[in-house]
Order: sequence, then C-alpha cells, then structure tokens
Amino acid sequence: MRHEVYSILHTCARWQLVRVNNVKTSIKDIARAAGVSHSTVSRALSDSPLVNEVTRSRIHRLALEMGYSPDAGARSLVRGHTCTVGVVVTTIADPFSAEVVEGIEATAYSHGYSVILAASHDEPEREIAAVEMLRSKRVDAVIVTSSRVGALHQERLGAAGVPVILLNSHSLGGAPHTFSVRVDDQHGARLATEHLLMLGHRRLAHVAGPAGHSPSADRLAGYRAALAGVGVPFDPAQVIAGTGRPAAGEQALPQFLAMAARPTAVFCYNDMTAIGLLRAAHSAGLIVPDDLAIAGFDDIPFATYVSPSLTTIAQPKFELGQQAMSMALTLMSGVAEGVSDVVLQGRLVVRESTRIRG
Amino acid sequence: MRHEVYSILHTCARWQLVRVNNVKTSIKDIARAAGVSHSTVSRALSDSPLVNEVTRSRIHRLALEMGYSPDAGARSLVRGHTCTVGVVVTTIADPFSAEVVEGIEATAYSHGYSVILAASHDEPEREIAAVEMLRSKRVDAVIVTSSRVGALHQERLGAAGVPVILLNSHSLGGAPHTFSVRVDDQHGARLATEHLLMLGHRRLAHVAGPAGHSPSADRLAGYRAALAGVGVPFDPAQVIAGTGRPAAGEQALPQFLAMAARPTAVFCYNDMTAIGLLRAAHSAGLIVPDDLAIAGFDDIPFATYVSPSLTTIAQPKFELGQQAMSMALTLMSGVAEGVSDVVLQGRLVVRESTRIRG
DNA sequence: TTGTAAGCGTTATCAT
DNA sequence: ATGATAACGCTTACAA
Repeated sequence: MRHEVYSILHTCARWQLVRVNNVKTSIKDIARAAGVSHSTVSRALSDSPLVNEVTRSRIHRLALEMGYSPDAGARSLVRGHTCTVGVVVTTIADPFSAEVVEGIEATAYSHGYSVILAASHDEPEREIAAVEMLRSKRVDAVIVTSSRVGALHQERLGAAGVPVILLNSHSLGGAPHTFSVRVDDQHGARLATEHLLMLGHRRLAHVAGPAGHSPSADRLAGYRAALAGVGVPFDPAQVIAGTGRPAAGEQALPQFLAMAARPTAVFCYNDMTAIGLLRAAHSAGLIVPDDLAIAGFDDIPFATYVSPSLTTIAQPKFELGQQAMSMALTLMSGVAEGVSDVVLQGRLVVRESTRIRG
Repeated sequence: MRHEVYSILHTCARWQLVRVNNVKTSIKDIARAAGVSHSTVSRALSDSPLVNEVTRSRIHRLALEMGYSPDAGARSLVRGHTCTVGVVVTTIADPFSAEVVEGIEATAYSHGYSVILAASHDEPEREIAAVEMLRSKRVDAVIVTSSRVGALHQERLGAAGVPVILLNSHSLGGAPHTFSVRVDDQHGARLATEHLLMLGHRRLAHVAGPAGHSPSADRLAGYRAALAGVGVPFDPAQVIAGTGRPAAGEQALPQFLAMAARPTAVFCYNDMTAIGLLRAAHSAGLIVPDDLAIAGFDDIPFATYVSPSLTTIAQPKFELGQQAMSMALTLMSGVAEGVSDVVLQGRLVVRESTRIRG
C-alpha cells in the first residue's frame, strides 16, 4: 500500500509557543496564582461548602485559564478507587463483543465510570497479562468476556478486593463461577432447532462450533434436546465439526450433499457459519430455504442484510453488557456477597432463510 | 427478555476468607516481611543491579506470594508518564473503527503501551469529555478518530505536552491538522468511479454520505473528477443524499428507477449504503451487476459475504491504526516537531457486483 | 473560612 | 549493597 508523508520539520513559531507552555498545572500552581493554600484550591474545585463563594469562583476561573486537569492517578491514590472498570475481550474487531461493550459502556457512563478495554486474543497468557495490567491500573472491577481462565482471576483479584464478573465464560468444569452473566446457549439452540422441526423438517444437521468451547457443547446439547423432544433419533454423523467462521459453513456443504439421507435443514453454531453455508449453497445453485433451510445463532448486524436474510437466535448482547456492569456496580458498593449468576435467554428471530417444508 | 437470577447470599466460608485477605499489598508490606527497607524492595522488583542476588530473589518470591501488584498511578506520579495512550472512537460497535483500533492496539502492545478506549457517540460534547477524561488519566498521547473538534484538542493537550493524532478527521476548514493520519477519500472514490467507467458504463449515479462530513464531500469530489476525466458531464440530479446507513441505499433505488436516464451503475458512499441498495435491487427483481452495477467504499468484512459480493475500495484500516500509533510513538519520544500528515491510499477490490457492460 | 500537615505507593537521590 | 529521605499531585483530618 502506497503512502505519502508530508513532513514540515522547520521550526514553527506556534509550536515553540507550545513547547514553552509545556507545563502541567497542579493545584499548587493555582494556589500560588490565587494567593491561597493548595488545600483551599482542592476544596474549591470539588465545590466544598467550606469555601468562600468569591474565592471559589475565582479559583474555578483560574483553573480554566491555566488549563488545569486533575491527576486521576494522584487522586485515586488517596481516595482508594478510580471510578474505572476494566473490560477484557478476545478481540475488539468482533461485532458480538463490540455490542456487549457498548452495553457496558452505556451503563458505566451513566454512573460516572469510565472503561479500559484490553484484548486477550483468545490466549490465556495474554488474558492474564491483560487482567494484571488492569489490576495495576487499580480498576474498581473487571469484566472478562469469553474467559478461558476466569476462576483464576476471581481468585487473584477477589483476594485484592476487586470484583471480577465473567461474561459468557467457559465453565467447562461445571462449577459455577462466583459472579457471572451469560446467555442460555442450550435453550437458544433448542429454540432454533424446534423452529426447524415445527416447519416440518425431519432430516436435520448441525455445523458445530470450535471444539472445547463450552458454547459449542451447549448449543449441540440444545440441538439434541430438541430432537429428543419430538422423538427424532440423533445421528452423530449429521454433526459436522466447525470453527465458528464462514469457511466452516462453506466446507460443510459438500459433506451434506454427499450424505445418503441429505438434510433439508441445518442449524449452525453461529451466524458466521450460517453465512458461509448460505454462500456455498448459493454457489451450488441451491435455493435457500426451499432446497435447504438454514438457521444461525447470535443475530449479528449483518444477519438482516444477507440474501436470504437469516433466521437466527438473537442474543441480548447490549443487555448482557448492561447486566454485567450493573452487577459490577452492585459489587463495588459492597452490598453483595456469595454467588450470583445471571442468565439471559435468547429470542428466535424468523427471517427468510427458513420456511415451511412444502 | 426473560432472565433468571440465582443468588445465593448465605455467608460463604470461602468468601469470608477473601474478605480477610482484602488487602492491597504495597512494597512497604513486602519490605516489612523481608526485613529490608522499601527502597530495596523497589530496586529488587525492577531488577536493579545494585541489589544482592539472594535478597532479590527472596523479594521476588515474597511479592508473588503476597499477591503484589504495582500501583500504576503512584508510579506514573513520579515517573511522569503512564505508558498508555488514549483512543477516542465514535462508537465501539462500528466494524470500521474496530479494525483501526486493532491496528493501534497491536502496535501499542508490541511497544509496551496499553490503550484506553473512549466513545464520543459522534457528539462534540462527549468527544471533549472523553479527551478530558483521558487527559486526567495522564495518557501519554491521544488518538482521535473522525473528530469533529480535532483542532481544539490539539490546542488544549498540545499545550500540556500531550501529542494528539487525528485519524480520518474532518478537516472542513481546509487547514491541515498538526498531526494526522488519513485515507485519501477523493483518490479512492475516483478509483471506484473510473472502474465503473472502464467497464463501459456512462449513465452513473452516486448515493452520497452524511452532509457536512468531509469524507462525503471528498468522495463526491473524486466521483466528479473521474467523470470529468473521461468527459462525461456531471448531473447533480444523479447524486442522491444519504446517511451512510443501509436505509439510504434502499431509499435511493426508487429514485434511480424514476429517472429519465436511468443509471446503469452506482457508486455508493460506503459499503453499508451499497448493501442497502443491493438488497433493494434484489427485492425489486433487478439483477446485480447486469441490470445495475454497484460499487461501495470501505471493504467492511461483510462485503465478501453478501450476494453478489461487493466491489469496493479497501481502506487500509489496520495500517491506519498502525501508522497513527507509530506517529504517537515518535511524538512521545520527543523527536518530531512541526506538522506531519500521513495519507494512505485505498485499493480497488473488484468482486461480483460490477461487470463489463454487455 | 482558611492554612498546616500527614499520607496514599512509587521512584530517585543521597548517604552510608 | 542497603537505608533514609524527598518528591510526585492530591485529599483530608486537624488547627487556627
């Protein structure tokens, strides 16, 4: 990729001015300018009632003129908290966690908290490093999404008095996490599969998610539960391994076509997988939903914009974030103890990729 | 949306232990436990050569056992920097800025910097508040994407010695920003339009972006320049106002169909708009690209997954972030002065939504 | 109503 | 090789 750099490095008068001004003003500077003590300035700026109205406004004006900005680090040193929460996501460029973070941010903002975001890149090592960084920055709470090692954080930070909330984390061990918010994967998968069954489909198939992930296991379990519910036998051969990415859906199609009992409907681990399958079906000349009905999971923004638009399970992403942040707020206020586990239900959204079996 | 809360509030032995342990250990605590002074601990933990090897390792072990975590705030107070940069985006759930932030984060991480993310929600007021918050947190540099009031930040933070890098910001005034990284919108738009012309199209149209945004103006300018380049007259009636969202593309179609000289190819402000138009065309029974060729701008991840896949201008999003962070790094090292403006070029990606006019 | 002083957890400069 | 001590910017008793 070509790029051009225009760099004017000659000494610029304005920049020199800037260099001269390169001073961080502290309350002491303001105190000196106002002819008062620095504690009076501190009180004035925090609008304490124990300060004369006239000096108060004079100090406020002075602070503005001198470009004062309070040092959050110094403040938190004495106050003992930072009004900041840390959030760990696997990757920022994931539309799913993006919406979750929006929910967290909205709730945090409305309560005067700010958010530090860190990426784990789905590596336990970097996840730990991220949490450790957040701890060093003395965040008041930590929310970790899709954690691989959530229990560890809860152990370490919990001991330091920092609540850790796990969001959609993998609880493969079976032991419930101390604080967590998650969506009911099994229930959602069951909803989607039951929808396909209700449309008259009997030869179903499933493209699974990444092996070893608990959502993969839960969604598969929901799929099986729905089949069992109507007495359709479960055939392991009709579950294709996947990754959660579009390629997995694309690669699944030939396998479906080669099956003796070719499926008429497929429930995919997530929308990305479903979109890949959709694309492959389109290339192969199959008509969706007539030749093949497809259902996804997540309801990512683009589920509406593919053709045909995608039937899916809408995860309450924004609300997931809200709930996690609310739990953090509660925990920080020191009220709650014990264990609390909020589980939200997904919602079936029927679009064009599924239809009654004609 | 239904949700169930399981809350076990009974006094839990393990949690009580946690409460007892609720102590933030400082170097002084370690010093006491090790029977040395706190300055020795500080030296030992920063692996200073002026400390005995045996005490060094003893202190390290102690720190680990006691769950020590250095206080970044206190450290930055004396060091004068935080090894943290602030990034302001309009919204986190935007796939475009998400990839830019990935580029920033990757470069920051590899240089030992961490990132604080803040959202402006495209409101100047909140943008200013976000930057002010970052300043309070004493970030070493600030990167603002799509800024509305970039010059203001450069004035205020520049005076405090904090470099501000503007990324794809609106420079409507015409005056170049002091430090900025951006993509050449006009050049990209010209590329896309020339592609349509080269395919043999002569009756073109454009769905514009949000009014008052400089990218909208620049992309329109590129569109016009391409037309002028081959002597095709520009007709203002063939520019439809838009918003940058899919609805704008959908609403544009009927207007195109109503035109006397119905366009055979449309260049859209961005991919979201193009996808809306694609969808409307599909619903109206038009074949893309035969009845209508469509080109977008941005190359969002889903441009590949719509049918037909979208011809577009790929913005070097990740690189945009990398360059911005690199500039920040340079600026923080105190090397550069003056003005520097990096401009990156987009790249034409031809997919299925455009084809030679038969 | 205001000033003085102590202290938050670090690092850095002295001595020793 | 280690220990006192000051300093960073701020809040908050305690005094006046």
